[in-house]
Amino acid sequence: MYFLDVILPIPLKQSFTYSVNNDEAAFLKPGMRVAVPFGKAKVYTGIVFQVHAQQPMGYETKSIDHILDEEPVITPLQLKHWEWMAAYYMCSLGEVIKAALPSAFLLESETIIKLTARNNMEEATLSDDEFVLFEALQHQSSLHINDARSILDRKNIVSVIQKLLDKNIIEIEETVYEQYTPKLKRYIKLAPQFTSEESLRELLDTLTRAPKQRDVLMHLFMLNSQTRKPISSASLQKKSKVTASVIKSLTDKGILEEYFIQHDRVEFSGETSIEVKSLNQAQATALSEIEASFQTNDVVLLHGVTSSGKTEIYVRLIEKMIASGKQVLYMLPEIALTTQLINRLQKYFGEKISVYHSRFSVNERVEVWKNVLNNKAKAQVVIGARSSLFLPFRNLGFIIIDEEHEPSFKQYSPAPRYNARDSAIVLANLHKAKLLMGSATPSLESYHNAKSGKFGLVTLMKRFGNVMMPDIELVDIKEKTRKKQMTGHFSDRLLEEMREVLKNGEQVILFQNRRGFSPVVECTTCGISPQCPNCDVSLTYHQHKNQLRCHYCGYHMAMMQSCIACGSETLDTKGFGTEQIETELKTLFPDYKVARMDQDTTKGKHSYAKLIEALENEEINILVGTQMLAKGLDFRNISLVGVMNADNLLNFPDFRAHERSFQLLQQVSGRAGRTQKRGKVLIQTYNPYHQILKQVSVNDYNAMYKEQLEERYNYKYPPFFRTIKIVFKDKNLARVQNASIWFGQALEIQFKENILGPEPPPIGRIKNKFIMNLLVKIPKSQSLEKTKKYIENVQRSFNSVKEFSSVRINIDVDNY
DNA sequence: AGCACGCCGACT
DNA sequence: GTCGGCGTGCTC
Repeated sequence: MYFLDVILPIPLKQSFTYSVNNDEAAFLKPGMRVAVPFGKAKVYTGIVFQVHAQQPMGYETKSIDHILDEEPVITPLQLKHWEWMAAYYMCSLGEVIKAALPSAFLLESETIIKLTARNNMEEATLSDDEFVLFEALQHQSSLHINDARSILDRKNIVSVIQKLLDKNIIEIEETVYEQYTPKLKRYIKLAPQFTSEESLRELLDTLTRAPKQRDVLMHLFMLNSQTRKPISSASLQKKSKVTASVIKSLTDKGILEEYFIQHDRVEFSGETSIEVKSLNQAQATALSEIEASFQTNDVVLLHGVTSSGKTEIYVRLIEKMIASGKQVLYMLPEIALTTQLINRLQKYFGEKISVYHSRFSVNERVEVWKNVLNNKAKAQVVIGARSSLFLPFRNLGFIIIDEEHEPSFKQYSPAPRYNARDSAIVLANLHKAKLLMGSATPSLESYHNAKSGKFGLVTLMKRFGNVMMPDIELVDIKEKTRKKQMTGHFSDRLLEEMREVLKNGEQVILFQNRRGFSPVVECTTCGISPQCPNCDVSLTYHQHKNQLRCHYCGYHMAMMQSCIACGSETLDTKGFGTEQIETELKTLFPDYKVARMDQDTTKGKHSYAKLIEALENEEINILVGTQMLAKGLDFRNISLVGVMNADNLLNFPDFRAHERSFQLLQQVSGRAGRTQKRGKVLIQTYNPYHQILKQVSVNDYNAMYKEQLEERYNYKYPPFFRTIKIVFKDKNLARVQNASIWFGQALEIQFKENILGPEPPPIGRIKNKFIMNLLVKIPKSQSLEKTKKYIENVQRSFNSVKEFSSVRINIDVDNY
């Protein structure tokens, strides 16, 4: 008798032990998937953690359902890395596994309903719903539980099913489906008895009355003589210009035979260009500095200004690495926003590149996973968003983290709340691989690490082709408003520059930060603006649907005609989002094509790429957008960038707000002037004397770094202190307050003044749950491990307080 | 996290 | 009187 510890993809910190027989015990290896019964009826997919002979005490073990893999789908190194993540980010290994594995790997059983064999029931004894289900089962041999739901058109069908079970009319079955189906492509060949010339001629003669079929055969011979590759049904059909039915009748007659070959869904079909841009002097120097730095450092930070050509340097490093047969991981923030870069890399590396991100279908992800696991050539370089960190690398030699400073590398919800940049360092370490971070505006943490010698540091301060840094001008809109020089949200300066640029046939980008600046409806009579019923936020106005919406819970309602509170019709939209800017632009510049780029306009799968293409083809003169603009857009013809309002960025209540503002403004500015001509950037602000804006305008990263670092030191924030944020949620306000105070006091006993709060976040209620935050600050001298242990202990006693049992707690380590 | 079991309000 | 709401506790 053997026992098997299984990790289930649930937020419980323990593993579960099942019994297995000798054969199974010999076959099972850590990292394989098994289907196991869990709870009353369900079957879950679990990961084999270890096989042992130690009988657990206190409960009866169940035996496993079946084994799902021939070989482990997870490597031992991955398990090690994930255990580190679970420990570091204070979550369960199961949660890491849930985030890590493509969902097609983790199947839950589904309930299938069937009629019992012998049916000697009386129909009269059935209720309406029971009868409807019974009747449906007369036509179909089995029903999925969801089918039953839609047939009865109600959510809760358990009671109906229970009754039918009691009456012995139906039985239920729990089945696990393998979701991944390989994509098979149909190929055609001539049946073997016709391969001799003689039989062939005979065959053609018999087909005189079927010209289409003759045609198909002729084309098949032609294709066969041209190439030795298999001939796909689709290509044959296309070549001979017939419908599928013609080919089908030929196969039905036994003249043709079809066969299938498995294909990957994601195939690179474009062309590769052999020529790689040669590096300029500055790039070449940076490259050799990086290589030198890797001699002594495992992690190197490349600080290279916007459009200094960091990508070409990456390409060189990747080339060397794959030449030595190692795998490379290239991580990017928000992959969907970087189609341009992916296209470029595909040009260089062609079929050696796989892309991995959340917009891929489950099947596509499984394919990339398997290719990486089997160390296939086509997955030697993986480009991906943060989740690509979980892939089963065997032989990882090099990791690149591009745009290292991007907050989207940190996952907030759901757990694991991991930082992909930091977790990648650990991953590189496990593989003994090198890691390169790149950014034009490094995060303070990384830059500090580099400056203090923990990372290597290489700087690249020249833009490619010696393009000058853009000329940045601050426009005081407070003064402009006073002098009545504003038209809507546009200052006369901005309009002036825009006219000039557009007249020259060049393009303009306008940046409007969305955060906290969406248009709100307000009654000018009573000052009341409609609130979300579930969250503590004002509803935002969406012009195109004439709707009011909540960004947090999705609540929406039709725009009202008159004020709900006082009934007057003096409703006005306040604040401004990209949509409003777009509207203003259409009146200000009726002759130019205006487009908008934000979450609304880039929802569709290809909408982002379409916008980029339109911009590239200069079908768009003015593009208005949110943060998205700051990332990876690379165009020759944009000579003016306007920032509509810099203040809402700066005033964001977060200790990283200033750093973020600098980064965003710098990145947005970088979109201007990528040709010989110097680009122009106008930043509109109420506060042109703000330090950050001054630093942006003279492009002084170091001044920003120094000043911010000092503030971080004074106020005890990273990189000098680590932080752990504990979030409490409950639908009862008093309860969540009491709970967070209780927790805070328990922590204060140990950590004294390094506990901040509890305090409600800027938005105190979301989806009808009240929220409180507690922040634990951890000095460098304090053991992180012990701190976490202490927090876990407090949490354990907290959980045993009955009053707080409904309060949900999230722990966010190194919160962003 | 699911999901079942168990106790109280709005309907046939 | 039931149906069905969601609060509480368990899962090898």
